[in-house]
Amino acid sequence: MQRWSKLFIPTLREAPADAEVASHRFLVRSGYIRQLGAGIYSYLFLGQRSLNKIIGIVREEMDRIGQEFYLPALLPKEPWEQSGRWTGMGDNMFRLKDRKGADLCLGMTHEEIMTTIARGELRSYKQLPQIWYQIQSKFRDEPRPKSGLLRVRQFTMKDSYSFDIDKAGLDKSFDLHDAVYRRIFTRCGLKFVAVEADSGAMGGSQSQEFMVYTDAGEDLIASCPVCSYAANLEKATSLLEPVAEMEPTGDGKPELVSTPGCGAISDVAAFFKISPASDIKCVAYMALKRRTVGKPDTWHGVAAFLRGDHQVNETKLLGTVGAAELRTMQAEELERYFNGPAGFLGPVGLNPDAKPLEEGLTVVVDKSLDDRRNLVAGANKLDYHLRNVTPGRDFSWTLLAEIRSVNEGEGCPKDGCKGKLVVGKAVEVGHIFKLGYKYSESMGARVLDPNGKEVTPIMGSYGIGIERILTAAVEQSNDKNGFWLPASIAPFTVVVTITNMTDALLRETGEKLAAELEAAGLDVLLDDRDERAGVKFKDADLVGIPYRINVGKKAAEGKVELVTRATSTSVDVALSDVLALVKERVEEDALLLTVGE
RNA sequence: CGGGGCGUGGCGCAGCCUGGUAGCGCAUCUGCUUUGGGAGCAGAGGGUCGGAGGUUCGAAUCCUCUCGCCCCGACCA
Repeated sequence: MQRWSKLFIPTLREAPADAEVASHRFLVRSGYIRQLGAGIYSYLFLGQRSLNKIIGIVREEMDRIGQEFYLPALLPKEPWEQSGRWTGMGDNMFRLKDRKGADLCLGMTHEEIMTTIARGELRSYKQLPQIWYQIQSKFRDEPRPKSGLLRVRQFTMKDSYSFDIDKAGLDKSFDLHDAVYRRIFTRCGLKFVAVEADSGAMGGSQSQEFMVYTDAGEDLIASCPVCSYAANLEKATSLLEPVAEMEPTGDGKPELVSTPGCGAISDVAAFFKISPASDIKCVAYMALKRRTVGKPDTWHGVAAFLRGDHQVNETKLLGTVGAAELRTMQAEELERYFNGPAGFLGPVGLNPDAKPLEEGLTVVVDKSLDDRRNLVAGANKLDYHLRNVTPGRDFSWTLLAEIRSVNEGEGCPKDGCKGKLVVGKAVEVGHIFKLGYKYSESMGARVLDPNGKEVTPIMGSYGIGIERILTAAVEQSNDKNGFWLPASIAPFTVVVTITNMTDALLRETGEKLAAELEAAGLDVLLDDRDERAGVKFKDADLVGIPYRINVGKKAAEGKVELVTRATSTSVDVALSDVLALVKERVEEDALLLTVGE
């Protein structure tokens, strides 16, 4: 049993002024964490205790399907050069040199290291499948650490890697992780949703994120309230309402119209008395093409055309053209590629490259424009637009693809579903995806198949942000007085509050009760501080412990008070019954957090 | 990297514009009282005003440089 009077639990009445999100404020106020630098935090007693419980759950569940390793965080350059990520990771990687001048980095993820081990040791299909995992610190030089523990430069990640002989094996490893992740987040009391995600620069195919809805989150999720569809906005798609077709004017061919000062979509729509959906918007980018070893990276012009009322989704555009980075074009680049100024750019008269990111201009047209006719577009000439512009007839493109972001209220893309999508903010707590052959191929991992033929194992990669589980739990369960955690991840299950330490009866009753609870297997914190009752109540409400037993005035009648933090409700209980009641409550809670075998 | 803001005792802040004894609340320590929702009274300790340089008789305050932190954007397996 732990005694509050002997512990270091530095609670604060006020939060640091720069703490914005609830989890940051409360984790600091409750003495869970202290900041050391931008995106660098120390975990104090309560914080570490809670994180240890989370890690315990993760480990227990992961042991069902995988084997735990412990890998170095200090990594030599070579494996990263072999995979192409020494340059590919860019500035997000912490790099350093040793005394001999050799390049090292701090691990931000461990695909290369696991693959190095696999390459050196795995020889036969008989050794597959393998699932290897680790729970360790990761380092990322984030451009902007923020929101307390939500985006930091050092954090704890459970990451696992699967090696399979074929795609069917990978599917199985993926599904095993999916199931185990659902168990983990459920046991941690998170209200999560699994969404389709972009696989990003990691390469690979199927990709799924586990998200917890909260306004503190940095991701946007589109989901359907009717069916099960949910996707990260980087990936989400939707059904659009048909737009009324416009009648051609004159001979129906593109016609130059003077539109002085109409540089914005809203101006153009007003000028032509049309919906912005019938205006073609152009966003011009320079895209970075990453070359393989030895060759310099190169920038290429990309013109993105879409409906005037839509927004470019840069993640989709990156994936579509196969670029590593995007930036918007400068005025002189607009002149070079379009021979026209911003605000009046259009697709007619351009000469699109046959393949993306070649010498000329890559033209990408959003699918929503494909079947439209008689639209309005910029004329690549100051103060002029064209009308009667029909895609395919009047201009061509390098690629036709979905490059727009979906908006709330658009139709659910699932067949036959009539739902309207809603968009909400969420924080990512886990991510599983199928890597494919990217690392095993580039790093030369090979095994012999049953026919004695050399084959490349196929890989998957699966991550969980340990601190983010805590953060998300705090975000989803807090009020003005503090937060509460489920017993499974709370630093203590119950705090026994002796309301007046000067009263010998209360002291003895509290001590005895705490010892009993402890003996029954509960995680007990005894608040034996020589403080006024009010102080103890305020602290108890703050620090995330789900149950509190007040030992106070009614102790003389053999009664104590059981307070449930989540509901702020209390009941008087006979001293002899309180142990059974607390156990019952905790078991009921735990039942809600179980998943079928 | 672009834009904005802030660095004054452990936390939250005032003072800076208009240069002249470094202040307030909370916290801490001691004593007495108090004891069911962050107590009262009395006393005490604690600050190179982020750092460096400059202007000045004199700088927390004005100027220059620099470091750090936060927010918005960009970015983000």
